[in-house]
Amino acid sequence: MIIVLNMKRRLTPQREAILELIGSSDRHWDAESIAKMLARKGRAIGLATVYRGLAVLEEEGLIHAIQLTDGKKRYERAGKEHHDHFICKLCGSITEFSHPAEARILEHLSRETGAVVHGHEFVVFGVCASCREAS
Amino acid sequence: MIIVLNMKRRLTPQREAILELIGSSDRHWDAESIAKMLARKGRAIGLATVYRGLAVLEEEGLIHAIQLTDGKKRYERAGKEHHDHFICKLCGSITEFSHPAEARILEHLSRETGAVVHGHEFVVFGVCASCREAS
DNA sequence: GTCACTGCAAAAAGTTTGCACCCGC
DNA sequence: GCGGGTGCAAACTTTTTGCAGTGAC
Repeated sequence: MIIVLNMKRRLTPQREAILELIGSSDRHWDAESIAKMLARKGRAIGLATVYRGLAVLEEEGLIHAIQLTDGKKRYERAGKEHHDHFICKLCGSITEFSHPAEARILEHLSRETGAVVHGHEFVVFGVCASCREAS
Repeated sequence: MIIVLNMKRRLTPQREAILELIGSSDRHWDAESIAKMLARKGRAIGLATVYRGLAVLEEEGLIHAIQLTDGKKRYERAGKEHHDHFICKLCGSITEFSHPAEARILEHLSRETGAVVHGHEFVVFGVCASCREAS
């Protein structure tokens, strides 16, 4: 069940379906997977609408975008505490992690350079434990 | 002047031109900028050849690829000590930085999860000092 | 009735691939 | 002369845009 207040833009049925999908899982969704999954659930939405919906939902802070090392943008539910991503090169799985030292790095950067930091993305790649065992 | 030994693939004049361009600057080049710059220098190379050349040079470890938050891949000269990137949202400038705590984060991740870390990318975005002053 | 939203199809932007030709070894 | 390299054009992938139609308020 989703309750959203104070949106500048409308929460249409399509956008609600997208939000529901992303918000109720811990997956990292790309636009096409969303369109396909909704279609499979009998709730097909035009791909362009998915892209536009994702942009709106992100603007509203209801979902969070990440850019991994492949071309495509992924979206995850907002409201998690900040975290980074580890991607397994073999199975493609995405694991989240975080470390307190990260905040200190950003503070240090800001203090040294005078820049204002708005956001960051820390993507680590390698081979996950289960793929390592399997090989 | 470039001296390269022990390449598995050939260092053709085209590849040498690309390597020379990237290797002699501290810029972060995308494929099209390379093609345009070489053309401007009277050394035009087909865009597909640039892409293929970049892939070969990266395989050989002669250049280093980074994926920022926009779609395109950038390349920088190899052999620098490891560093991360700060991108100014306003002027698009890319600044390099590094912090010793980063290594500790990766060690910690590896120890906790059992994953093998091959690489990582830490991209920070915000507004750089000079854009901040200018506005 | 207006204005935002949708869906389709077309266009962009970045990258890859197919193919004929060419060149170095 | 073989295998790798080049250049062009065509294909592909992800994302954006134009536009006519639709529906909410």
